[in-house]
Amino acid sequence: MSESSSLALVDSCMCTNLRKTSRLITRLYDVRLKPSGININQLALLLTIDGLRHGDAIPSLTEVGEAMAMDSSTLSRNLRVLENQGFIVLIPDTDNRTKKTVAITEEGNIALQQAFPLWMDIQQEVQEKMGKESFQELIDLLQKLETILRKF
Amino acid sequence: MSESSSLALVDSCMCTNLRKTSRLITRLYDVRLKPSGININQLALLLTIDGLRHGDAIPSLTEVGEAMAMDSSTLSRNLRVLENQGFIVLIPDTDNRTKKTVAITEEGNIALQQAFPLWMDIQQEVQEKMGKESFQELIDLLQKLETILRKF
DNA sequence: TATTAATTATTGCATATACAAATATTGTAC
DNA sequence: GTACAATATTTGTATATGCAATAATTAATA
Repeated sequence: MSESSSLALVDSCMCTNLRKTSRLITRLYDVRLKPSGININQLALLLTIDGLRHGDAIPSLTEVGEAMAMDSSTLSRNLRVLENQGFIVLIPDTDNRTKKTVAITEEGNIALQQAFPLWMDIQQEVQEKMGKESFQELIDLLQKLETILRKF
Repeated sequence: MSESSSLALVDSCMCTNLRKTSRLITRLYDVRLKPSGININQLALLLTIDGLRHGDAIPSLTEVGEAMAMDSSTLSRNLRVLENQGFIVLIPDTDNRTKKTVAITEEGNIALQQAFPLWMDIQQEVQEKMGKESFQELIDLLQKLETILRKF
């Protein structure tokens, strides 16, 4: 492996580019969300749990994991953090005792309300610096790739 | 927060999209690289260390961390894994005793050689499924965002 | 119905990530 | 030349990630 080409190779790696950009943007979002008491991963989980409700029905862990494309073991531990913070409660499914459902507490909703305007500000700022078209194009391409990867 | 809009919000989050796609693609690359004995993070580190060489001069930890946009504490622990596997050696800088440099061992080069064709195959496969233009467009947009995020 | 297979969640283990703080050294200013 | 600031790396603590294995329950099948 000649030294000069190695950087070009890693520079063309889709996975490495995604991981690198992911590290950088996570730091930004987490710093900006700090006053809310939750980080971007926790905000995404709370929004997903909230969004998967249907009337009275609250989502199962499997549904949340599927929506987040998150391994069940990872989800299990991430939810424990939110549970310890008092932002969610895990409720055994009465119909199927192997299943659990998850609900957001009042404190969880408060945290969500506090995080939301901060999240909006970051999104707006990133969108402005990238340009509206590039921002949307990137979102679209990420979701296109996501769809492909889910089929592997 | 109305339940129906929450999913739309999280779906539009740049950070969440990046983290999600990053999780998915990392699983794919790691599975495919498994026969080589290293994962995609370790491959990227080895390629970066290799690519930052200049003749006899091997890179410092700071240079590697900067190139990977990786926190020094994260880098420290990631390199320890590679060191324990015998793929790199950390060498104190003779000029400045606070600095360390890093070199790839013979075993590290062998692992790199074994990983490389596997990496090529995955890249090719993802490129084909996305389409060549979309693949390159995504890389370009990720690097554009990376540049912006480094300036924050 | 009893046995087996599939589903669901958790735990063990290892790696990845980063902020804060500690440590050691180098550079600077007085 | 000493005191102070800046640089470089590591460690403490906490969260994130996922594979493999486990445990518990439910579904399927013989």
